[in-house]
Amino acid sequence: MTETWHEELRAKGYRVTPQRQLVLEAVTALGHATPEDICSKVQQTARGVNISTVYRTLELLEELGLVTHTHLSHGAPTYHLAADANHVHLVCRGCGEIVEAPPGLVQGMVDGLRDGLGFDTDVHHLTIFGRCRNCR
Amino acid sequence: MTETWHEELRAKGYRVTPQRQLVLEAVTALGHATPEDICSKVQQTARGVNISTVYRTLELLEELGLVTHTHLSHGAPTYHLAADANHVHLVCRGCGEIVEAPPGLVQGMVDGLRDGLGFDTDVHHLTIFGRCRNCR
DNA sequence: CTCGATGCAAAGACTTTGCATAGCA
DNA sequence: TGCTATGCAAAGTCTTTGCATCGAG
Repeated sequence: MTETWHEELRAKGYRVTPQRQLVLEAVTALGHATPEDICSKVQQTARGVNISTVYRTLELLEELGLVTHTHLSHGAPTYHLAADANHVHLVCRGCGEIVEAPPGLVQGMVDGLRDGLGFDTDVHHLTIFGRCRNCR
Repeated sequence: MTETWHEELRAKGYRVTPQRQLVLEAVTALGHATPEDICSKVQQTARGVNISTVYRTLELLEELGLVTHTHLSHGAPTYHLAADANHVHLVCRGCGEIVEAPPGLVQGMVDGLRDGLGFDTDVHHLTIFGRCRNCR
């Protein structure tokens, strides 16, 4: 397959490195993953890849619009592919489970915020805390 | 005025201390404030109050249901009175401003999540990122 | 070859914890 | 007086940064 992001990297003066490819692959494979998760995954293939490289790479990939992050808990953020971002995260305070809800469920709210306040919601970054069916 | 939370503290075996009163006053006065903000404010009245006391006190006040916190940005959380929590936070990625929206604007979404997925939303902790009218 | 990327270690931001002492009840 | 709360310092977690070296182009 044609790796169009390779072109984009080079066009901006950045370089295509094994580490960058591995980080993107890890994000793709893991779904919602913390930098640490991603680092572990990458190290299964290439030992010695440093956590600081993972941080730097995630920042870069986010700048390119390939990945986004969300804060699903108190601690570390989780990263996922921007292409997979068409959903809203529901985090259960009871069991900690993360459910992905279709964006249609929040469309009414998004419309209301736009029409009422002129506020343009970033749905990709929306995380909703509460209690799931089983933990109510 | 009658400080009903003093009774509640004592009933649970906790004590009423100047630090605890000052922290609650600071949260009341400041609105959306980080632990550090709160500590600074408290220290204007009582020098020597330690940041760790502020953390411990905020945890306690949260347990009592007097304050809540939200993550409005990458870094530190912000605390505010639970009594004032009847709103949703809109954070603008452009100018960083925090707007409070009436909860009515999200009621449709909350209902949809409950009816559709059995998910009970914690509206107090809901933070919505996006772009405000001026930064679109 | 050149200049951006990496690994490593150290520093930073934010928060928690251990312990002796202070002070509320 | 007894036991909780505090201050202080140290440790912990997550993230960023400085710098010498590596390696993509």
